[in-house]
Amino acid sequence: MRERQMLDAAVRIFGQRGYMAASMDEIAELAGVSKPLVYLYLNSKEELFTACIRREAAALTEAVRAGVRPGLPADRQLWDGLRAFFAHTAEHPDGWSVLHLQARTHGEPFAAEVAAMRAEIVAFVTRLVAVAAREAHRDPDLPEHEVAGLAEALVGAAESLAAWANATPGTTARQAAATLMNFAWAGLGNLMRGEVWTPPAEPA
Amino acid sequence: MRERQMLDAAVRIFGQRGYMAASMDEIAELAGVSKPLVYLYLNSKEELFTACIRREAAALTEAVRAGVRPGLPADRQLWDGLRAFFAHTAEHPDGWSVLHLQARTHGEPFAAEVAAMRAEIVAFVTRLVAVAAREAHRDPDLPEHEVAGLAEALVGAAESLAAWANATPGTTARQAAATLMNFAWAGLGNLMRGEVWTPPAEPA
Amino acid sequence: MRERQMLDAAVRIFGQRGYMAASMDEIAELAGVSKPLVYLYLNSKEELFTACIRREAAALTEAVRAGVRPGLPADRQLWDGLRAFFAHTAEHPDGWSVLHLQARTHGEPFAAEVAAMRAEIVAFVTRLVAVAAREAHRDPDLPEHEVAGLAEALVGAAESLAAWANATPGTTARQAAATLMNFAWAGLGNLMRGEVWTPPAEPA
Amino acid sequence: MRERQMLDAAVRIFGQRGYMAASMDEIAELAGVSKPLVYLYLNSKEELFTACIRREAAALTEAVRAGVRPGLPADRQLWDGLRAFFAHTAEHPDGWSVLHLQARTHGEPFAAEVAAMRAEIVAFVTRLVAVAAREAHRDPDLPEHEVAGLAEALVGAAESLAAWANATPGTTARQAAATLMNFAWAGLGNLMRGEVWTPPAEPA
DNA sequence: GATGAATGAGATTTCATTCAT
DNA sequence: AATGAATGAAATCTCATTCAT
Repeated sequence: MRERQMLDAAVRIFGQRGYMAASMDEIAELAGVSKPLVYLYLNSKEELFTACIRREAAALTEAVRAGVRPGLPADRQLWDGLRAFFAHTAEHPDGWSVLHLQARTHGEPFAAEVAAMRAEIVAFVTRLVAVAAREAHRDPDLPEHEVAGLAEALVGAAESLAAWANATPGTTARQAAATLMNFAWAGLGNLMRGEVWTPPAEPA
Repeated sequence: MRERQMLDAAVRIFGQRGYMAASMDEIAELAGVSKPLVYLYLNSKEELFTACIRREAAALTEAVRAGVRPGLPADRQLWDGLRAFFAHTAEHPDGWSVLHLQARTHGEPFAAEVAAMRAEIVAFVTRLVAVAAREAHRDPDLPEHEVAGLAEALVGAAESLAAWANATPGTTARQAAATLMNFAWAGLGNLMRGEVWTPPAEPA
Repeated sequence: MRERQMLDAAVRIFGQRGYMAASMDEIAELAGVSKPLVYLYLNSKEELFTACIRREAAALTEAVRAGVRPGLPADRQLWDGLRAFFAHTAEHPDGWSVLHLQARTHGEPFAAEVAAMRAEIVAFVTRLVAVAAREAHRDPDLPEHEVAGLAEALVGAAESLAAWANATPGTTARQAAATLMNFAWAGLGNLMRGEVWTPPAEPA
Repeated sequence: MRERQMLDAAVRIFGQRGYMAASMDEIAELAGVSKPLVYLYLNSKEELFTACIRREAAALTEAVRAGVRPGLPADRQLWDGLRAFFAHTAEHPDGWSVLHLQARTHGEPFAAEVAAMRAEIVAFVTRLVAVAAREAHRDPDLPEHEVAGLAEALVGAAESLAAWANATPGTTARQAAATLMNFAWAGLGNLMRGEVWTPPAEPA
């Protein structure tokens, strides 16, 4: 319906121009409706932006969830999730821009929306790591702070690769996922076996 | 000199408000000069922002370069580089915000500046990977595209960790670097030894 | 009927918000009908406001007329009229606001409507003064211009007292009327007896 | 200087159109300056209107004060004050419209400004009544509430006559003042002598 | 007879940018 | 070398008003 068109247009404009540089005029024009109509459905620029963030966040988490089957082994779940993630971000670059770039550069109301989505994904990854540790018959005595950092790094690497894959023609979601799996899973495996990299002693 | 003060003020305002929300009035006031003077030295808001990006990019790459001693082993070089990177971003949060958040959310002119800096860092990491392969007495037959993806993932993970470390009080640059080394170096090591993670066969 | 509800709502909104700040949306909502219906019955905001003015003006003059019995002495007629006036304005503050405040603050079309009502009241007062003169067995040789001014002053004082009584809790219509009668009638009586206040000579 | 021109234009537009119907565009154009300049000097439409009210209120009270010499008898002081009042309002019809009509039809911020000015004038009139009572060798046992109503009625009559005199060509300030003096002073005199008008008994 | 849906026009306000000095 | 004073252009948002049904 009409609201759908407006959100589509808004995601496109917000994703390409950024929140502040986007003008309601341009969004209304791209949606093929008049400006007052945009204000009738979504009440202000802020609420319109928030609606975009919510819709795109829901679409992304739904896509990842739909790509993963809970019964499979942890590495397979991670692989499936990553492929779904890269496929979705490749198919919705403007939505991804809204979530990854635009929403984070403006104050609390918006950043909080994205933070919620991110927290969900980080929690998912963290669960997978725990499962992997159990599967490797190793009691997971990695310190919690370390696990949080690892999950953060893994998610950050994925986010970064998504942008890179989008910008590098000829890169498929499958390739991006394979690259990250090789990079991450092996490293995690080493950690599980206790093969840690030891930093050199600090000079006095 | 005068220009220095203006750029300092601009980086602070741009880093905190974002490009569009920053006003030239505010920048001039914070710099303690009049607005026409800002226009005399730096000709427009766009050029001022570009100058900020260039200066902060140069400062960051210089900080990383200064932290690394070329003669040492590859893992030690990566460790030192990461520590320098995390230390610099922690000490210059506004500059890092300009580079990592603000510059990328607006069209080509600015994103390209950051991309150039990023390419430099990715090239540095790529060289280190090559050196590591040589040190491991293994001819590096990893496909070039794979290497690029790995470097991208590593840099992305570092960027993500930098923001995370900045936002998480009590996290030192040393800890962030150690987390990432454990995560990344071990994975790379596995790759060097040919232990790759194999994706499942695609269904027809 | 439907039109009655709309006018009730309009008088309330116009009286409280003023002509320009009142929105047709709000009026339609308060009337419990849809906006196009308002436009069907009353054709535009201007006509709606004019209709409000006419209705409230008619109601006010009718209230005053109904309060006065023509056969009685002039002072009694004035007293009765004033009580009716103060009672009506106290019971219909929004209508009085429309007439006294809102209608006069916008250009000719509206001010003229109120002027007509005012002229009627001034004429009534003028007739009473003439009757009083006759009753006092004095041929009324007060110049016509003077009489007009006196009536104007009396009506203005009444209007002002109405607003004051509305804003001062505990002031009844009876008290307001008594205050004004004391103030005005005595002065008029003096005038009738030829006891005029003589202005000092103008310097050359 | 520039601010003066802007206020002149604003008083003219506000006085003729009313607060809401006046547009900043029109004011700026009449002042011969650009709209942003108006916002530079006076910060918003509200502040501009408030500045107009303050200026016109100060000018009016100053004109009245300058017209009255404190040493003279009370009736002479009232006569002089009224003449100054009618002369000033006749010479500044837009300013008078701003004070008497426009400022009162919009919420507290503006009405309060005018109320302060009015209170000053009412206090002045009240003092004169007290002096007159002393001069008439009568201890002023008029109840306080009665005095307040009388002052209110007198001021209201004056305000109303000002509008009437403005709208009736050929009416001088001197004539308006004489009319009001005859009307008011004689009535007050009667009151002083204890000749009150007695309202008829209320029916049960 | 009645309305949900829609819009053209215009409101206040801000900002990057430039003269005249 | 430096600035106080000024503006064109555009932003968000509101409102009286009208079709299509």
